[in-house]
Amino acid sequence: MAPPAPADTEPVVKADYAQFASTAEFREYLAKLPAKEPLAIWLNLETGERETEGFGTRIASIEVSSKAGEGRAVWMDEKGEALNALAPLLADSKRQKIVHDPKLFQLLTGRAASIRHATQLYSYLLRPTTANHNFADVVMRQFSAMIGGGPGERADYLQRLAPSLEPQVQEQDLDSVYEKIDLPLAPVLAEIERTGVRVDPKELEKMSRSMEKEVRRLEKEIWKLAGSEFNVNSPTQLAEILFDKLNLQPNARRGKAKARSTAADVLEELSAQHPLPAKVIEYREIAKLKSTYVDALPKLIHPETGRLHTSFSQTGTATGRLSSSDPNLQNIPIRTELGREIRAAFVAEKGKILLSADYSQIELRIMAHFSKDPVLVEAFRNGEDIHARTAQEVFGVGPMAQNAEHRRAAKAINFGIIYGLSPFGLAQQLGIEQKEAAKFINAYFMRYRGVKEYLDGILAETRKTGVAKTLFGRIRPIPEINSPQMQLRNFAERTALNSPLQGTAADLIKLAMINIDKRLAKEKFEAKMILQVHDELLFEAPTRERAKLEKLVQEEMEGVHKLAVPIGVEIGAGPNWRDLD
DNA sequence: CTGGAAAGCGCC
DNA sequence: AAAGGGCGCTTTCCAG
Repeated sequence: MAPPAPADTEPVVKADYAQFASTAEFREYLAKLPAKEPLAIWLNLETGERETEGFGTRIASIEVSSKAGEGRAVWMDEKGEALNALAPLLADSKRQKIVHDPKLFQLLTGRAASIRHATQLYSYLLRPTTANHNFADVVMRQFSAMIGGGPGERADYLQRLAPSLEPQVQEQDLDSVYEKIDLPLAPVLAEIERTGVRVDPKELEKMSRSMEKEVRRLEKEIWKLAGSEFNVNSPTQLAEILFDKLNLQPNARRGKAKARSTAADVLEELSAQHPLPAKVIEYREIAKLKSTYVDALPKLIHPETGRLHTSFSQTGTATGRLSSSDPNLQNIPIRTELGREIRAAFVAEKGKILLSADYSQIELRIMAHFSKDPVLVEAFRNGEDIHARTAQEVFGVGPMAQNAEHRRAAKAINFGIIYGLSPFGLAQQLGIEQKEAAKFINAYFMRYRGVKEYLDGILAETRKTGVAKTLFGRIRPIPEINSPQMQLRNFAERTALNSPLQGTAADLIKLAMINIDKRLAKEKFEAKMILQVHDELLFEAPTRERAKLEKLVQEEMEGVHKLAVPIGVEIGAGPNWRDLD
């Protein structure tokens, strides 16, 4: 449905300010708008008239340009009284709201529910592998035009963008993902960002001091072992010490460029030859956690809310996952003991608890659903330990006869299957010969024939269509799948195998978030969703709501979509969010 | 002083 | 020759 071109006569100017109790409130709202970005435009479907909502910081007015490139800002009356004289709003049924960034719109106005076209999401769904979906970049790609700073011009392009992108979205059968998943998710994300997460800065400051001492101590030890002082944080300087001064020899021959790598797995090998590498591993763990979390997070606590407010990007990944930044709260430590101490500094308000809910083995379950592999499906239907089952299938050892090594290897194989494994990768992971790894992979595919057939089918399909697809139809273009360059092609093949799994998991948890958010509101919970970490949701709830919330979350996460296998959800509350696998 | 690349590593 | 998918942040190092 293409709206008429902007009229070239003097436009009708209207403001949608019905939401505001007073002019003062409206002006306060306008003051928070990002400079020069037309926040939204309303399109009158009958007349083609356009109303624009929200421009720059000082603009207290609503304006519509006459022609593309000739926009003009109209300033509000100093007292704000002019607004009261504006025409009443049109009925919503006769208008469509167009925005670029729906999450931003929700953050500023609280009214994303009225959005029909979100051009940023259109752009992302069509080209999820493109890094930027800024307004200017999207306009550039779509119209080969460089936008200036004028608000009217920007509004014009916003108006042109929607009817240009929407048919493409329909053409690619992405309209359902847009309507059912990505658009309704935007206000949910905005609310999570706005709520924030509480951390205890005192605890982190305490840790910082003790970690500082520890880092200094290790640094001195390292210098002593090296026989000279150098910057331990510099891989170049460290490589000189290790490979030139101490003459240590890495086992595995790496690629030319990586010949002098000082990465953790290399240091691990080298620690058999000299005590220094192990000290560097220890040093790095503490230094990393200190600089990235312990010292950085307190600085980002919002002065008014006292909480950390991350920013979620809904258009930043190739697979459909979210990403988190400023700070990234999707990579809070948990693996090591020190890491868990950091995580323990994330706390609930007094009288409340943190509750986390995880999808367990979600990608393997999706694999079971897609492949209908009898063994995999049976294992999940019986609620078996999936790594133990794989160990049994691949190594032929029953659960009782298995040792930790069997399960560890099986787990690596299962992960490898999801990531598109190679004998080399598995061999490196397990520290075994490539031939041995190849045998394991062969054995796996002998037992999981359905998985093998599914993966082969995906490759064939992707070669034909050039895109990977999730259960719900989200796509990821993978043109390199037919590249003559083996390296590019191999990479593309792994991507083609992984993307439907990772992307479907992302779709499922997004749907669950939308449904949970709806119910929390409808059933008047005080509990809030405060974080998403790919396959995990975190809530903060009054202690008394715990049981009800657990039930609700479990229901919605498990029932989000019918798969060939049950969807497992693990729920827990505690100081560390949750326990490790 | 700023920006970007590279190395390294935190998470799922 | 490279060799498991997806991210963001910190540090070093170097160019402008």
